[in-house]
This record gives sequence, C-alpha cells and structure tokens, in this order.
Amino acid sequence: MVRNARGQVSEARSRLLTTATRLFYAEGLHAVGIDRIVAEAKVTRATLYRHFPSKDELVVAYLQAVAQADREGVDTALAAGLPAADTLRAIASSIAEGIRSARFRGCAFLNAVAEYPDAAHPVHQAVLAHRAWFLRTVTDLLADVGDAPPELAGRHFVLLRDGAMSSGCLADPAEVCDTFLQGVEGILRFRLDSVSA
Amino acid sequence: MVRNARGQVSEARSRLLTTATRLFYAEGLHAVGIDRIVAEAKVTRATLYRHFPSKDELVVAYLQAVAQADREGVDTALAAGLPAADTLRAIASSIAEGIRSARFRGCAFLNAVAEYPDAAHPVHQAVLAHRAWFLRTVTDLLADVGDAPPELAGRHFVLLRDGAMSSGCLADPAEVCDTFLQGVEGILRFRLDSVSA
DNA sequence: GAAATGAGGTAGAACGTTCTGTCTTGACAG
DNA sequence: CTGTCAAGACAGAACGTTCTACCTCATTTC
Repeated sequence: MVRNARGQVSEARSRLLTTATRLFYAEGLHAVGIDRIVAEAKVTRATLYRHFPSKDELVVAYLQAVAQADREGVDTALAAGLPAADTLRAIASSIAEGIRSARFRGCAFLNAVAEYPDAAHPVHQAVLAHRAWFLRTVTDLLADVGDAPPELAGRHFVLLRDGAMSSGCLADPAEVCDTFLQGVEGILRFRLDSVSA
Repeated sequence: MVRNARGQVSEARSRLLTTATRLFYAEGLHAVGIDRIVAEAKVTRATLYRHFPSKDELVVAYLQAVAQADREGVDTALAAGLPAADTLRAIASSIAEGIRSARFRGCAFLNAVAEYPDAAHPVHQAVLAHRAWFLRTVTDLLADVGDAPPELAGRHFVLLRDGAMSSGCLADPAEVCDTFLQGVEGILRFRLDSVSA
C-alpha cells in the first residue's frame, strides 16, 4: 500500500485503484477507458496521472493488487499450520469459492495475458511473476505430501487451477468446482497412496 | 467457405479473414484495429465492409474459422476408427502439438472471452457454442471408455485442456504438454481400471 | 460482336467518437 | 507554505464506419 510523505494512504489513489480493479476485472482492460475509471472513482484525470503515470501502470497496479490478495489468502492458509495436504485443500477450496462467487469473471492474470500477449510488456511480466510464485508455493506444499518429487504434481495442480479459473464462467460453476476439487483430491490421494511405507 | 454467386471464393475476403485470424490470434482482438488488417491484407476498407458488416462480425468469423479447423481435426481423428480411448489420445496429442507449435498463443476462444466478457455478445456466444461442441464430443467418446457415466470425466478432460491451452505460453510448453497428456492418461486409465469385468 | 449488367475491387477521403496523456488555475487542509 | 485535489480544456492520435467515383472482369442480353 503506497503511503504519502506523512504515512497516510491517499484516499483518491485508493479509490482509483479499487474502481479500476472492479472495472478491469468485470469488463476487460482495453474495454475500459480512462474516462470511465475517472468518472466512477470520482477523481480527475490530473489525480489519476499523478498517481499512475500511464494506463499501463494502472493495469499493472491492478494485477499487483489482485496478486497481493491472492498471496494473503495463501498466507492465511499456511498460517493455519495444517498438514500440507489440508493446506492444499484449503487453497483449492478458496479457489472454488471464488469461482462460485457472483462477480467471478475468470482469472485476472489469464485474462490480462489474453489482452497483452507480448511477453516483454510489463503487464505480461506482472502475470508471469505472480504465476511463478503460485507454482512454487503449491510445489513446495506438495513436497510435503508423499515422498515423490513434487514438480509434476505442482504443474498438474496449476493446470487444474488454470482450467477451472478459465472455464468457471463458461460452464456451470458448481460443476467446474466439483471437477477441480476432485482433480486436486486425485493428485493428493495419488501421492499419499504412493508413499513408501 | 463462403462462395459467391458463381461458386468462386472471393480472393479478397479469403485474404482478409486469413490476415485477421493471424493478427487477432497473435496480438489480441482490441489491440488489432481495422487499419492494420486492411493494410496487411492489402485490401481497402470498402472491401472489408463489403464482406464483414462490422469488426465484431469479423471477429466472429475468425472464431468460426478456428472452430471449423478444430472440428475438422477432430473429425479426422474420429474417421480413423480407432477405439475411443485412442481417439481421445489422438485428440489430446493434437492439442499438445498445437501448444508446442511456434505460433501458439493460447486458446483463441478463451482469449476472446477475456476480451468480450459480456455473455450476450455474439463473440462470447460463438465461444460458448464451440465449447459445447467440444465437451459433447469428448464426453461421447469417454462414454465408450469404461462403463461409468462419462460426464465427470468429460468435464475433467476439458478442464485439463483449458488449463493446458491457457498456460501453454506462460510456462515451458513441453512441461505443460507432458502434464496435460499424463492427466488425460490418468483419466483414461482410471476409467479402464474401473471397468466391471 | 457490342453493350449492358452485376459483382467485386481500388483509392482515398471524410465522419463522429473515443482514446490517452498534458496542462492551467484555483481551492482546501494540515 | 506544501501537498493534494478539482474543474475543465486541450492536443493529437486512433478507432470503427461510411461514402464517392472509378475500374476490371465475367456473364448475359440484344
């Protein structure tokens, strides 16, 4: 959270980012223009450009805000100190909950990449960074589930996650979640059943 | 393939659609403007609007062209007359091949939905139609693999497909393909191993 | 065979709107 | 005084769509 010289969070900036986050996620990055964000956040263009030098940087800030929320969610699950398998179940459950929520519109990161396919673009880079964190986190947890190497399982988990996130608003969310959670359970069971006693 | 009154394929229209397909897929729907398509297809705007009444319709035509290619690929696999499990493996293999190809840029349909999230929009509708076909096709094949009901397996297959297609250019394609194909193999094996002898 | 017709295309301009980013002036709070 | 914000205008570019005048070619009609 950016603070000004006096340690306060700028109210206007906060409102801008919240509004942009909502609109970008609901309607798309290119589909929402600066005018719209400014009007709905009730700030001026000067204020917007004071805080975000360009639209691209606002988009990156949006993705970083979503990433931060994701990381906090996972940190909460980790802090519960459950066994790794249960932590993974909690993470998966949280993903499923998001899919079933009323405002679900897919994965902000996958959606962003669809609109910014150039790998060198800062938006695309922000997505890659967040995904690297997620894969690593999941893989580390899976290392504590069974004793096989965790890399394939980690990728498998992420594959299921990506599939569920990308299709959750293109099919019945309940079915997508069910399929996803069963897939995760299959991964966990497979690893636990393969444990060398 | 649209033909004119004399049964000939309009060269300009064909060039337009091919160019639009390439650009839209590589760079995004909103990111590529009419000017760009016209310039690269070497036709005029009047020609473009003669054949496609609006940009939206050009986008829909692009998606339908991709859908047609997908369907032909699956029809080819079906026509080989292999057992259902092998047909599914062939379909999965073909998907993996696409992911590993140089021009891979994700799933045209998932990408399109990211840019057109309004479910009532014709673009979004074209995506839903194609996906319904794919789910049905895969589910029908899975009905011939083992004797359990095929719906969950069908959704699982599609989930893996979606995950692989959406992440294939965000990670190492070879690893994504490997994970995907192993996931598919897991589905098939699970169904065959569950067969009541 | 010549003329007419229809389909499809070109060149290029114009239209109205929207886009992103910049700037000036003034007000307010601490 | 400093920092932040508002109001509003501006610039220039880009966007998607429409239009005019003319051309070529193949087919049809007389």
